[in-house]
Amino acid sequence: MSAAPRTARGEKTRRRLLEAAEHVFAAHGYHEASVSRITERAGVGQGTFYLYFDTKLDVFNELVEDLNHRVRQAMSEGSRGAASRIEAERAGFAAFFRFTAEHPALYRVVREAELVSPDALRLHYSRIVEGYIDGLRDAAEEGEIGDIDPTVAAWALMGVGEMIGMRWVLWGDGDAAPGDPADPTASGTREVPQHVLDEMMRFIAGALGRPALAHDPRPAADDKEEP
Amino acid sequence: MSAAPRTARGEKTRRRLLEAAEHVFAAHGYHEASVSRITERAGVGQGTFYLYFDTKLDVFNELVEDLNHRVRQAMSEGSRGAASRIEAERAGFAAFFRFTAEHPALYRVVREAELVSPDALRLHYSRIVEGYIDGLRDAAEEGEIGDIDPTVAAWALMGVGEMIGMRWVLWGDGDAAPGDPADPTASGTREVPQHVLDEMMRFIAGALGRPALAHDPRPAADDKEEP
Amino acid sequence: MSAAPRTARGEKTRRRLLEAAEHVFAAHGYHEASVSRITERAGVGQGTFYLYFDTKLDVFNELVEDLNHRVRQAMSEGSRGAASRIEAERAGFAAFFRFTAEHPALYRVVREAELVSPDALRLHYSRIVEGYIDGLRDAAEEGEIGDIDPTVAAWALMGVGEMIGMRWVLWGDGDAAPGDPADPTASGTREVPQHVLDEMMRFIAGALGRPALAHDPRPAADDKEEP
Amino acid sequence: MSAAPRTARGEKTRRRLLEAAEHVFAAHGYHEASVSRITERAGVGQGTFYLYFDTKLDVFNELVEDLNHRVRQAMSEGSRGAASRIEAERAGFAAFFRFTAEHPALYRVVREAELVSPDALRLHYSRIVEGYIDGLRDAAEEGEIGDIDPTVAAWALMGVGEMIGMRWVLWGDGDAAPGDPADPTASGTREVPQHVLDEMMRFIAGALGRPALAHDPRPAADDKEEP
DNA sequence: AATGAATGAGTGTTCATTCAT
DNA sequence: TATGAATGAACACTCATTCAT
Repeated sequence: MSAAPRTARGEKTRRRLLEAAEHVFAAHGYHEASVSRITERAGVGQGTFYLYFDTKLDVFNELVEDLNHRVRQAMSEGSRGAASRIEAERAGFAAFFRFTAEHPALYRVVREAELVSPDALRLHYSRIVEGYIDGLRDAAEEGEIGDIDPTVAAWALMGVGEMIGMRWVLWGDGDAAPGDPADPTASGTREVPQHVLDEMMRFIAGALGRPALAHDPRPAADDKEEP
Repeated sequence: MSAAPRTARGEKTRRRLLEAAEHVFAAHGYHEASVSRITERAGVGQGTFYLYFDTKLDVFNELVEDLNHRVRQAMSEGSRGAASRIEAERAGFAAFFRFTAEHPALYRVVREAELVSPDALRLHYSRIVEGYIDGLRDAAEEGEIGDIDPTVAAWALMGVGEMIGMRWVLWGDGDAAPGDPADPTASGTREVPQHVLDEMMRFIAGALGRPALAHDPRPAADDKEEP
Repeated sequence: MSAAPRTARGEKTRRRLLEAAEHVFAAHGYHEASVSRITERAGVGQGTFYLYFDTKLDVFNELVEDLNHRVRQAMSEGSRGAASRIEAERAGFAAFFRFTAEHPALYRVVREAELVSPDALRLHYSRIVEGYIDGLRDAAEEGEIGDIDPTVAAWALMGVGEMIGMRWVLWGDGDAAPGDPADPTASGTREVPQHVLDEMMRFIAGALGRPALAHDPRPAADDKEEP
Repeated sequence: MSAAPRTARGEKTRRRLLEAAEHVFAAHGYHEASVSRITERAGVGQGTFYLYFDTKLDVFNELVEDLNHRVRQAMSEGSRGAASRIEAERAGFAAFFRFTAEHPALYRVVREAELVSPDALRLHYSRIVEGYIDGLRDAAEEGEIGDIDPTVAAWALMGVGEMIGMRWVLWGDGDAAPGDPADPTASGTREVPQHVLDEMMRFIAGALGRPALAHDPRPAADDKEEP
């Protein structure tokens, strides 16, 4: 029943609704976000919503899709022109954290997607992972990184990014006591502290790198960790 | 208004409610889980629920808490007696995946917690991380792993575990097309494939270990470990 | 989700809802009858409705069923002990008209059923017809009426009753100009004028046979209406 | 606010809307038929509807009116030139059933009219009845039928036609189990079986008088009218 | 301790109608 | 003449919670 807007005015209204939806979903999550809150924030009547979206789930899915495009673009732009895979990784993560800080919706919306629209969630992660996999494979072929399975590595990397992002971007520095209201609409202020980023990159570099050196259970004599 | 059970019969009822809640939350998520579904499954009247819990959120929080205890116990039991930190890590992750497979509630409940009860979520992750941190610090002191910041590493590790768990335990092997119903109540059948576990451990070992050795792609002259 | 009442109190509430529903459906028709109007009239909260009925359609169907039982009972009681089939017919119709006058819901609800719940409608008519058919077959075997096909005759008879009832019971005597509000909740006042009933019975008697006695336009000299 | 079309183009649009409305009302009934569905089917914009009709009820009324003209025309054409009143009756009914089969809208729309626009309904039936009454009166004067009250007889006849039509035209032959989807848009295929029509005519002939001629299975000796 | 009845605010969604273009 | 955008009141239905028994 909904349709694509046919006029410039309609186009604008639709965009307003989408923006309002991002904000409201980010602030309240899917379930607490009511269509009426969205339309109110967009400054349109309730019925107008259904001119452009079939259901509430519809906007949600479109939003996930949209955010997915935007993070991926932010990440690939951030890492474009990096000298090495590791540097690309660092730049990509930095871009991801920046994006997260500016769009906390990413976290909230995506995490809730698991229960609301599982397909959307899988698609979201899978797309990001795919980009990773290609990059890792190339890097492996050029001997830049070890011979780790790129699929497993890609998912692991995403886990690292997500968790670090949650811990330091969303929660802020550890000082904020649990129980802190932490207005979820506030955005753009938190940053991953430099040293966390550094440590994370060392973690990742170690994980991806030249594993013969790192892992060989029977290394040179001075290297006694494993039997 | 709710009170701790004063009789053995009450204790039993309470336990039944908690079990029912775990099942219902796991299957439907917080919002779709209605108190009436919980009481129905527990085989008690609807009013009985409020004899033992103040609100729906209450059970949820208790459930998160409970699951937290149980995973942590499973993990520490799993890794007890491991010969090295890395082996402990592997055993811990294996235990975590096993637990996840048997209690998909963990994932669903915890992920939804972010929006429903943020404090519960923070507490959950923080507790797990704390255990990691101690272990990592010890291992670092004994030279068993590199000198990476244990806090950052711990969060990163948790991210890895969570994502790999989601990808291979919850989703099953990649064959299941998105859109697949994937009955969320089904449990206990999925396992992380051996080779994924292996690769993940190589990833982690590299990340934690001797990073000076592991990272430099073009080792300086004084850096001779490479064959 | 709805359930049968388990206590006397619940039973009473359910009955109140059903009565309110009959009234509201009769007055406004299915679509204009809102659940809230029903609950309001029943003097209960909106949610209470759903304790006893799954959907609005549900009460509607139950109402049709209920009315069906009641008309049929009224009709068979009315015609019990009639001396002949024709007399039984007359008594049955009279009972039907009386019932209709007292329960205008019958008409409105049943007629609307066609679009709202076609099965309910068919069942309603079919049940009444079945009763007719048996009676007609018996009467035919005893030579009381002609050899007309009882099924066709039964449907035709129902049509006659329905239309006469609509014209003279629901609309009142022809004086009421169209456009007259004719409060549909008013009930119990209209009656089919005696002479209309008489004419209708002559119509039916003729239709059913032995018509030589009943209708012959050139009857015996002493025999001016019926024997 | 609406106006009669002033141009040929407007005339055409109006007609298109009316046709669309008939189809949509027939298929869905008044309440489920939305203006947007009508305009969509007519291939015009939603606003265009209000150029030609003031309200949704407006088209509905016009449609009832229109159908009324058409059935009556069909019936009088069908019965034109019939040799006797009874034959005229038969031809008229046959035409009515044919029309109904081809325009199921008649039934649905008219029956729903009772609640939606009672005046329209009364007018519809009254007009048909009027035609009957005149015919019956003439026939009575010429001794062709009995001396039954033509008004009562006319309403009764209409009831017969409507019910038989509903039972055999709309529902099809009795085989179709209730619950059968019975696509309401399907049209033009059902016919009243020959023997039902025959029996119905015997019913009517008996009802209207001279039934001795028409019905008596063992005709008296003096009773020779039958061909 | 246990329960089923009751509630009412809240939700997503529909649709006849208006209006600027 | 024609349109698509916009509206907001209205609806069926859900559910956490309270309470009398």
